[in-house]
Amino acid sequence: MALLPTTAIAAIAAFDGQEVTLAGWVYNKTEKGRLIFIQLRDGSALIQCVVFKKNVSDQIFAVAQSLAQETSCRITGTVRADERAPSGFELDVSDVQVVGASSDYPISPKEHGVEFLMEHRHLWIRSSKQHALLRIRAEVIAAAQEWLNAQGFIRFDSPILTATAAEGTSNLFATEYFDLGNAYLAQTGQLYVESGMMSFGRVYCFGPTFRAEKSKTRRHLTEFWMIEPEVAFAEHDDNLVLQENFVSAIVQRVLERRSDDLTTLERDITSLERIVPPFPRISYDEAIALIEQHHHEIEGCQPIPWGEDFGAPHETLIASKFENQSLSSASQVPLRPSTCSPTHSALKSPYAPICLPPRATARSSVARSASTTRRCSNNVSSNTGSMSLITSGTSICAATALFPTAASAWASSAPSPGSPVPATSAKLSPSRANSIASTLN
RNA sequence: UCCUCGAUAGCUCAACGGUAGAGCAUCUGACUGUUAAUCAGAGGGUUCCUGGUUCGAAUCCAGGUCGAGGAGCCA
Repeated sequence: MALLPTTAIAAIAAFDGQEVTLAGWVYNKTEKGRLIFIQLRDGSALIQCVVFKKNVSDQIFAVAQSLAQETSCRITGTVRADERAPSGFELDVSDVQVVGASSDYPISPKEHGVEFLMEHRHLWIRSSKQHALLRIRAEVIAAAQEWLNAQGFIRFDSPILTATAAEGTSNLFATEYFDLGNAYLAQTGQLYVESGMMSFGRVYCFGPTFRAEKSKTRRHLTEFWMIEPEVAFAEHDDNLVLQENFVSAIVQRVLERRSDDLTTLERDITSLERIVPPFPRISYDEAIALIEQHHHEIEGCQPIPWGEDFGAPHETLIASKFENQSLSSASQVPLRPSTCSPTHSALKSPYAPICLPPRATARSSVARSASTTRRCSNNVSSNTGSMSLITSGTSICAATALFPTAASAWASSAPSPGSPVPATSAKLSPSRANSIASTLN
């Protein structure tokens, strides 16, 4: 027995020859004299509903004629396989009932600019490409969690409101916390997860994260969702193996289960199919040498002295040298002092960006021992491996970098129906996401 | 914060010193196989704002507002 009273269009093939009642929204309508074609959308799929004037009463035909784009309605008819129907099946309509009328729907089937669409984001997500993006995003999230669960990790949620900045380097959103002073929207769950790791061995947190920085790059966002695994007794190389398998598992699962959506997005999947472990790895020294030799190939890419950090063009360059392989991982990079123990030289803490060709990069991996034990007031002398995978609707990092137009689904916050959300200067716009998508294709 | 680009009909754009235009959308009519239908007709404008140059400004100049792309910051 069905859990829900309506028949999902996606399951329509099982009802061939039967009469069903579908509930959904009018995606498009074409009239042709005594014949009306209605594309009905219920969120699961589209189906073509055909209204023949001779098969219905004048009143029902008039109702069908009156349907506007995005009118919500119930349509009853007989399911029929037909090669002329876009999905292979169509509904021979016997009854149409309007549930909620629609008028002046702003998004026509024709082209629109990004700015306009962003102002109607709550309606934009009804369109096919946005559907594909959000389905892929959901698949990435599910794949990430299920893979970690299967490896023995336990999800360990961390607070959203925190007392202080975790790493002291980012601006945070402050809010009054009762009469106890300021609290801040979470920057990271890292400190809590490190404690959890000492308790469970393998843990991860996954939740919204906030940075009050008006950044305007493809890797910096006001808010995003981040998954942060921590594992005890893992060395740097163990961590890299974990990351490579993690990212690959997510990519391969999306390829397997969401190929239709990737097709909708016109995504070239050949670069995704190559993402399988093990990834090529180069050392920091090799990366510096590579940049020294090839920096002129990318505009704005200058050689950097040993010990300095990579910029965006450097990572782009490094990744481009491994284009025929899945990923490259520059390991043993002596950087990121802010995340390393003050008792350690910053130049001894390994750090490994995963460079996804040709442009994206996933941040990851600061192994630290002294800092962790000190913070946790615990004498376990373990190395820990950590990595961050950002699965934001707006992020293009890590897995979503592989499906970059997923970034355009949400800009920064969920809109309330009927009230367009003001754009913020720090969001990742769909056009930017799409431009990233085009460069990745 | 810095650099670059942009703002004209509901939407996407053209006109680049001389009458404000097209396609789509909307409305009216025709059509039994459309699927971004097609055909015929109609309505639709504070050319972002303020000031300047000019006989004349959507167009050129200055300032401002808003938006987009890039850099840095980082995850």
